[in-house]
Amino acid sequence: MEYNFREIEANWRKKWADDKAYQVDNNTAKPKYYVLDMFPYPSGAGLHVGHPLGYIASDIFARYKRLTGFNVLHPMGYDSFGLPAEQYAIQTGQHPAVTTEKNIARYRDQFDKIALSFDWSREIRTTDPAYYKWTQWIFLQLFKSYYNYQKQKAEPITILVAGFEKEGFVGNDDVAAFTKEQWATFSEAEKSSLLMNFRLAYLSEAWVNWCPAMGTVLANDEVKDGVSERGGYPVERKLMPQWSMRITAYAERLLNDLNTIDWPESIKDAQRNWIGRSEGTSLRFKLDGHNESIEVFTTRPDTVFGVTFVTLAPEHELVKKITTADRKAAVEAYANTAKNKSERERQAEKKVTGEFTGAYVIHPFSGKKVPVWIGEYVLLGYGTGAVMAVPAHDTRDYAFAKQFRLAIPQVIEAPPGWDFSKESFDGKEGKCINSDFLNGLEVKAAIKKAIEEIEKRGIGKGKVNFRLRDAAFGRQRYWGEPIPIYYKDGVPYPLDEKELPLVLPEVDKFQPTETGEPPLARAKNWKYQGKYEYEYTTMPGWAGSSWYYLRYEDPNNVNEFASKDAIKYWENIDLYVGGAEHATGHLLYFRFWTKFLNDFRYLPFIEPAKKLVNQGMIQGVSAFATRVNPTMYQMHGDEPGSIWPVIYITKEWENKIKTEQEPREEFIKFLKKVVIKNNPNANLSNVSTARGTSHSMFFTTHHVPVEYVSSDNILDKEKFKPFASSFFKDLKVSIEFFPEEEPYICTREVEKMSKSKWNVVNPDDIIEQFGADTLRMYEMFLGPIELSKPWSTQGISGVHGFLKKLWRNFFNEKGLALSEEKANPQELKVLHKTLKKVKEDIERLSFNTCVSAFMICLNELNELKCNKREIMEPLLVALSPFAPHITEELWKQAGHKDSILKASFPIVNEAYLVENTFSYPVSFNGKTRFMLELPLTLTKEQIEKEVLANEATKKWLQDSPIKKMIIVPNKIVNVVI
RNA sequence: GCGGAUGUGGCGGAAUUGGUAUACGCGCCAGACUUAGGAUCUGGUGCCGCGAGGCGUACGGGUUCGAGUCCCUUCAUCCGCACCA
Repeated sequence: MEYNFREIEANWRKKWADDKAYQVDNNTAKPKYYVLDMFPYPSGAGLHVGHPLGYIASDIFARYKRLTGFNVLHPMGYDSFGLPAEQYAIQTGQHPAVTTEKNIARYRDQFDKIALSFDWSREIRTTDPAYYKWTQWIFLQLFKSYYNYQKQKAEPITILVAGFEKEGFVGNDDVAAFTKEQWATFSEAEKSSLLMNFRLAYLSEAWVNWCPAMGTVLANDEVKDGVSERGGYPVERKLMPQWSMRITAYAERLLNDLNTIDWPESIKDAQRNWIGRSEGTSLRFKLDGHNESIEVFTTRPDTVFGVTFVTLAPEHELVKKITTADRKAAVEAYANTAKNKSERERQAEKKVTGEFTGAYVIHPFSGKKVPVWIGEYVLLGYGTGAVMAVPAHDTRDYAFAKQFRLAIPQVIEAPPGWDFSKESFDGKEGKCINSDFLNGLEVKAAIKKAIEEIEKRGIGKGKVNFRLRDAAFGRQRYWGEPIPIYYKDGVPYPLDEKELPLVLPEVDKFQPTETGEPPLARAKNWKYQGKYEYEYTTMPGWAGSSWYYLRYEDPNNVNEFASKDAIKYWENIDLYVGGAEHATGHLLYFRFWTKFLNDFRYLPFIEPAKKLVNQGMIQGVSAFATRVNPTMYQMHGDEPGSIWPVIYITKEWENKIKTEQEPREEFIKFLKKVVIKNNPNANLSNVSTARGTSHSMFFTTHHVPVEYVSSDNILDKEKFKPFASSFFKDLKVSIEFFPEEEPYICTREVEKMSKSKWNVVNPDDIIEQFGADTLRMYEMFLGPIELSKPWSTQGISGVHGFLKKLWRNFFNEKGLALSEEKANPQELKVLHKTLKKVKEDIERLSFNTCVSAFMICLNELNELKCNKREIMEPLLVALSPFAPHITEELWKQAGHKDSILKASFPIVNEAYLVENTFSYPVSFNGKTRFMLELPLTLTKEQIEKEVLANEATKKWLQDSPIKKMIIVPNKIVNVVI
């Protein structure tokens, strides 16, 4: 009987679906285990071979856990709100819901083909009103809460309001103090906007990352190098009313609790970095001639005597007020150019720029006048938007001072020989000098002392600052969750919980309105109670994904986002698998929402995922071809109907043509030839390479679909031609190759797999050719899951061969041929050695070594000519998480009525594994002279005796100058002369 | 610049606490069976050397009887953050 994987896999796929084999129940006495994959955005391209890597790994683990007696929650769903479907809708008018539905069907089909053991009865979609009802509900909870910093937890805002009514407010950085009498006189609108300073979900005028090309606001982590992460459009800064989430309130907890979870150090570090806690102090510099003062934040109050100027961010509110008349023009001009620069331009510019405001502040300790400057290097969003500049001990201040020739007095003792005319000394070690009451103190002690002094004088106080910013929450898009807010007289009010979900309305078009309002403004008759405008922005992509793991626990609950019982049973995620690219996005936000829900006791845990594993990316190997652009040469007779030759040229020749005369002439000759070939009436004297001396700009290198290129990089010219022609829609072209007769060699490069790069390998093709079991095992065999690597099918035959061999172990020409003979110790040892290795390796998620272990095992069993039931059956069970179809089939063939899914992972019997001997290396003068095979159980004295009894040793010892042997059981035999 | 990770044959990668480096797979070489094979099976395969032997885990040091593994220096590659005061 042949190993007919196509038939076997199709049969079992159907059987498992019919039996609902993977459905799990919330009510069971079994212990729980929660294995979750990050749910995907269902893109139009479907899955490529890179996607399943994490899914297969988590699936293997889930299956393994089931075999070891756990009730395993292993669900899947779709993060189905998102930009591509919307952009497609803008282009084609097709409703994003339709696109999404279609893509989901495709994903589902692919998931099933790979035999991922998801409980589909728990599937969720973020676009489902029954789901986003609860996303909106959580938004309302956040809106109705504030953060109590004393208690370090969120509380209902009604508590805060009650406090205002009773005692007023003492004031903080953002809100001025007011009395209870004043509070009572505030209008509805005033109260509303005041409370926005406290709510965890709030509306405010904010500088946002505005992307004009997409017509939307982006979060900081959606902007990379000044352009949008998706699409790469330029992003600029803009002040506008904006919904935000006060994630900064949780900064301290998000940081501290990282220590309680088993996540990759790189992710934790990225989050620590992103949160960016720094301890320091605020300090006020009184303005000379004004009542106001400038507040700065510094981590180095020890260097306060080295301050020679103060720098404000160009957008700082005090700038206008303090600038002197003579400096006004220059300062305004500078502030304006700075404001209009995009983030990208600001970053690209390495030049030090700034302007003097004409104003001075009084140094709080020395009483000297210190000039106030503005400079781009100071960011409005961090600290107070103002810095005290200590050029001698801060690189940036140093550069600024050099540029504008400001004094650079030294106040920390630098190492001997330090040249302050070249660079600043930023080190946090050394003694204070020229610093009045700080003189002689070490930096650390000086910081402490300085803060004490600052606080004593009431000019500032010790403070912790975070780099983390509040997260923008509104998007000017259609395809997202509506924000459940309506406006009455311009004041935002929340919907009542009973009115949820606020369903996404239909619109006629998906682009912004002519007046620049979001698409939702197009919705007809979409008004709260028929008269009040709803909020037109929708929630960002991360909203639905910030709590989805909870919904799987109780997916059909209409009364709660999940029942208390379900949450109590399933708790948080035990193993979470997904890409590292979400380090400072999703992985931070879903921790934030978990903590928030915990504050209100909806959850009994403070972190969403105990353990996180990042699977590496599987990259594609792209192929490239270089063509000569038709603009490189002139061709007369280009009247309608003429055919332009588009010439593809190999890298080798491209370089030659650029540098050498002779090849160029040869190329022109060729060019004329193909012109005439395509246009017999062309005037050859008018054909020549044109323009300038540099020809490099006339070459274009572009991706070639990998399926047109052989493994040794040779392009299939005939298949390629229609593809290449498609670049020239309006121009009649003929695709030519130079040199003509030789094979065209493409260049290769490893990149991210993506449709636009034409390097996608579809898992369906692999499954068709080798089967899903082979695909699963091969993807695991490629290497450790967390490693990124280019996809290559080299080696897939080895894994496929293993499965075929396994199949043959069960069958001979006559049919099933399992031996019922009792296994001997040797065979048992092979089995149990493998079981032990596999068990341990699965538990530490080292699946590639598991696959190796199975191969070794089968090789050894074949060497022993063993096909005994007693050995093969446990092996099948252990293998079943990796290759579910073939093991299920063989299990049935071996005579089992029940599915292998119901089996138990075999128990490892260590008794079979006892090693009888240990190799003791005997070393002498640092070199191993020989290995002694000795029983393991020997004591030190016995080993000494054995060593001396051994004939070879004895002989060698006689000739050697050894006087003494040092013996450590199980380790080593040392000899000393 | 800061932070993190990685560096082992022709290739993907093993080596769990320091203990015979290169398991397993691919590729390659030879052979067997075949009309044939992109089927199957057997053997070989780090480098230098005829050989004994020597050299080998990015480079250079160190600790140790013994280092891929621990420590220090340098280099390379990848990832994240980046005027964060």
